[in-house]
Amino acid sequence: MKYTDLSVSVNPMKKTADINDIPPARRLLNTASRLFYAEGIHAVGIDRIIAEAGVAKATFYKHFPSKDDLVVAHIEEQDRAGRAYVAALPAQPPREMIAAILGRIGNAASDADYRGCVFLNAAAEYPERASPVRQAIDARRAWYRDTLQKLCAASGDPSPEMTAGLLVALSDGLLEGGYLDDPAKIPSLIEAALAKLLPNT
Amino acid sequence: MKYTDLSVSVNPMKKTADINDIPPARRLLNTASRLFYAEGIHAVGIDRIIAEAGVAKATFYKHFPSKDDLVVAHIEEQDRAGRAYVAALPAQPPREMIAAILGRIGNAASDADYRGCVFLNAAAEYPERASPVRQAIDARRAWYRDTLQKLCAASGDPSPEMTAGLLVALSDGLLEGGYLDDPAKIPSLIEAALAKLLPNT
DNA sequence: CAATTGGCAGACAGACCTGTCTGTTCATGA
DNA sequence: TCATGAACAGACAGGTCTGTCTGCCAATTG
Repeated sequence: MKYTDLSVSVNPMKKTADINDIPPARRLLNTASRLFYAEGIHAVGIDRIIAEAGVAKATFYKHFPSKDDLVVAHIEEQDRAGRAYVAALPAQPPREMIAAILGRIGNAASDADYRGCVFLNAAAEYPERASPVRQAIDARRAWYRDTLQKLCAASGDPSPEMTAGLLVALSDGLLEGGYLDDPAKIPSLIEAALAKLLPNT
Repeated sequence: MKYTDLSVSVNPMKKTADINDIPPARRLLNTASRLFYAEGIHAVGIDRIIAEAGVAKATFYKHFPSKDDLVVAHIEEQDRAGRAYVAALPAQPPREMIAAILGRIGNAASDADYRGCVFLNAAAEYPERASPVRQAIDARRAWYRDTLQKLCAASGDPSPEMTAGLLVALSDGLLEGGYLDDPAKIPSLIEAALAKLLPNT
């Protein structure tokens, strides 16, 4: 699973105004992330990705040994974005921290192109628990659960593991509800859920 | 969307002991449901389904005009199973009714072949909101939400719509958690969630 | 008995899939 | 100036996809 390092995003302020100055591996990953999320992973072929990214096929297979490697890179990219969001939150009490983290769900669901949770959608297409894709998803979920559990513990919750489990389930459910039902209702549902699940302030 | 009527399941007590006595349309749907759920919809081709069902290709296309019709039949079949489960529940107070309905999640997740929510998994593969598949999923979700909301109202909940929304999100999230995380934790999470979300007994 | 019906078997078309390979162009650096 | 490496364009192989079609067989029905 070795491919071109993509952990550093392209800084648009660099004098790479020309789209073609963005390196091919980055262009491929950006295009793939967009298409995979919008249409599903199995539904999008390599030919489509390289065409929209403007990259030759041989170049693609040089940077990503297989399509699955690209999928894993896509999952890890989205995972990085989520962790960066949390890392960038201003310091605040645990309960407000949790509310801010959950609040991201409402923001995401309000997007016109919102199509549910990247990780749940991908997991639906990868039944093999041992597959690299599923392992990347597991790593994401473990981090998310752990982050919430630590915050619960810090807030004085007597059963942080249970509460974190409920918050994870709520997050998953609201992410899917924002896709399949009415996204506009998500924020008030989050508010109501936090009021009932977290120890009173 | 007209195909052979499948609303009546085959009664195994009928003297159709020979597997081949089960009508082809039913054999196809049973096989497709199993494969679609286990491996994903786009990942399973018609050739595979007809081979495992022991049905000729022409016969398949006689009963189901296209693969999507089969997918819709699969979704509707699972929807029927869920509604039948609720309809068969013994009469009991609203709160116990809700607990029994949510309890089905724990039962399902404990199955060794459990692979998450049929409807959420399918929705992940069908981005078009107007597609027949998504419409069948919408109908299912509307019924589920409505069922819970009526029970909440009957239990004297002052805001049944909000509570039902939370219960739907919880259901979705626990169904996914039972797939991706630890299924054994689902029952206690359900219990804890009901204690916190429903008005005290 | 004869005709109809329903299902089986499998070839076929045309598109798309992943992944490999050949050969060309172009920029950079020795 | 020339060599190297990266990316481009695109053919190709081998397989799978959906959906159509032809032909055969067996059971049922008039």
